[in-house]
Amino acid sequence: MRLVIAKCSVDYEGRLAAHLPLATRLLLVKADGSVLVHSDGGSYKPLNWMSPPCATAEIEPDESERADGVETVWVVQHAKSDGRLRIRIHEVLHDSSHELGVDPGLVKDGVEAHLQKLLAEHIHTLGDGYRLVRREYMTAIGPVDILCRDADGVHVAVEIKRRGEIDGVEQLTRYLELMNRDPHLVTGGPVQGVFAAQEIKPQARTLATDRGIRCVTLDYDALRGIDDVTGRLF
Amino acid sequence: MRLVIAKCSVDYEGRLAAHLPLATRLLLVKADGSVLVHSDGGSYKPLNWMSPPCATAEIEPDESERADGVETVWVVQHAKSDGRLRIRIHEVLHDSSHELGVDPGLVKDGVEAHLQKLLAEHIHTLGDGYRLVRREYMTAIGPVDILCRDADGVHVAVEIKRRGEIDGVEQLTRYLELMNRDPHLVTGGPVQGVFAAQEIKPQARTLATDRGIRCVTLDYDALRGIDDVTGRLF
DNA sequence: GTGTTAATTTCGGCT
DNA sequence: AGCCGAAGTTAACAC
Repeated sequence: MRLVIAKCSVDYEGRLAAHLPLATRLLLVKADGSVLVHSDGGSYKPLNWMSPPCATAEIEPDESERADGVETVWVVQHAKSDGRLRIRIHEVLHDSSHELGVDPGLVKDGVEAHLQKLLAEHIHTLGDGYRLVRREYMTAIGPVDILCRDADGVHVAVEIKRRGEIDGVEQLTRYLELMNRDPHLVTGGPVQGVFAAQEIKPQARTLATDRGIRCVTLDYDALRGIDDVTGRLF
Repeated sequence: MRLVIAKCSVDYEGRLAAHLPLATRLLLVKADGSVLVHSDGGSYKPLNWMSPPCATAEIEPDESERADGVETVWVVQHAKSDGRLRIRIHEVLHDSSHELGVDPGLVKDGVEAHLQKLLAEHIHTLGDGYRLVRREYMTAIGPVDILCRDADGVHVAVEIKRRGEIDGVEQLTRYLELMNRDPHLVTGGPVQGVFAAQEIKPQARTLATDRGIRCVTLDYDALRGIDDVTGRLF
C-alpha cells in the first residue's frame, strides 16, 4: 500500500466524466493496483477512484501542464473498460509504502439473514396458528424468504427487508404471481403476501396495501428478546 | 488527516455487529473525526468505518488486552447514535499527520438529471408534434421523469435512465398503471410509455416491448450537439 | 460468467 | 428534517 499526500487535480472519464480542481489530497494505491483519492472530510467514499483490475502509468507532463506547475501525471487505466483516471500532481508532500499482507476479512451479524432466521423461529408473530413451511423456498425466479401457512392452511409468502421500500414490494408481487399459478400452493385460496421489515416506507406500504399485501413491522430486539426467553427455557 | 499503519483488530457495534481479526491495516482519521479502516485490497469501501459526527478516545488496554499484546485502544463513538468502533492496536508501523485544507469538490457531467434536461429541451426527438407538459410530473407513487403529449394530444410518460434495465421498465409500468386511472390524462387514448436511455439492455427492451412501451436510445453527444446549435441562434 | 439481491449502502434533490 | 430515487454504486451469492 502506497500513501501519497499531494497537491493535485483529477479527471475521470468512464461511466461519467468528472473533474476535481487543484487541492491537497490523499492518494492511496492498494496492492491490487486500485487507486483512491480522498479528501480530508466527507464520508468513507473517495472523491474519485479506480477499481481493480487497473494499472497506473507515471508519465511526464506535457508542456502546457508543466507551465501550470504539474510535476508528474498518473494515468490509471482500467483493464476491462475505457475508464481512466488522470491525476496531475503539482507537489508531493508525503510518500510512503507499506506491506500489509492479506486481510482475513470481516465477520458480520445482525443483517437480513439474521432477521429471516429469527422470524422463521417465531413465525407465530405473524398470527396465531401460523406454521413454517420453509425458509428460502425456491421458485423459478428466485427464493422466497419464508413460506408458511396460516391457521386455515392458506399459504403465505413472506418477503423480509431491513428497510421496506418499493422494490421489495415488486419483488414479492412477482413471487406471488408465479406461486399463484402453482396448484400445489393454491390450497384453500390464493397465496397471501406479507411484507415484513424493520421499517416500511409510506410509499411501499401504500403499494403493498393496494395489492392486498399485508405489511408487518419487525422489532429486531423484541425478536431477539423472545429468542432469549426461549433460550432460558432450556 | 492522520495516517496510521497498524496491526490491529476491530469491533463495530451499531446497526449491526462486525468483527475484524488481527491484521495489519491502514487507519485513516479525517479532519471531521471520521475513521476509516482499509485493507490493502478490495474496493474503495473500507472494511470498517465511523461516519461523522464522531469522536475518538485513545484509552489504555485492560489487563487481558495487554496480555494479548494490545498497546492502545481507540474507541470511536458516534455522536448521535450508540454506534461504536473499538480498535485494538497491537503495533504501530507508521503514524503521520497532514494538513489538507477544504476540498473544492467534485464536478460531474453526463448523469440522468442532465439527460432529462436535454431531452425535455428537445422533446421533438421523440417524434414530430411532441410537446412537453412538464418534467418531474408528480404522481402518488413518485415523479415521472417527463410527461408530454404526441401530435394527436395523447399523453406520453417518459422514463429516462443512463442505462436502461428491467427495474426501469417496472418503474415506468407502475406509473402508467396509475396514470391510466386518471381521467385527466387519458385523453384520446391511454397514456403511452417511452423508455429512454443511453443504452438499453436486451432483457429490458424485450420486457418494455412486450408491454407496449417504446424504447428510445438517447445519444448524449447528439442531444448536447443540438443544444449547442440552439445556443448559437442567440 | 451472468444475473439477482443486500448494504452500517452513501448521496443528492425536493417537500 | 424526512422521504425518495440514483449511484462510476460495490459485493456476495446462486444458477
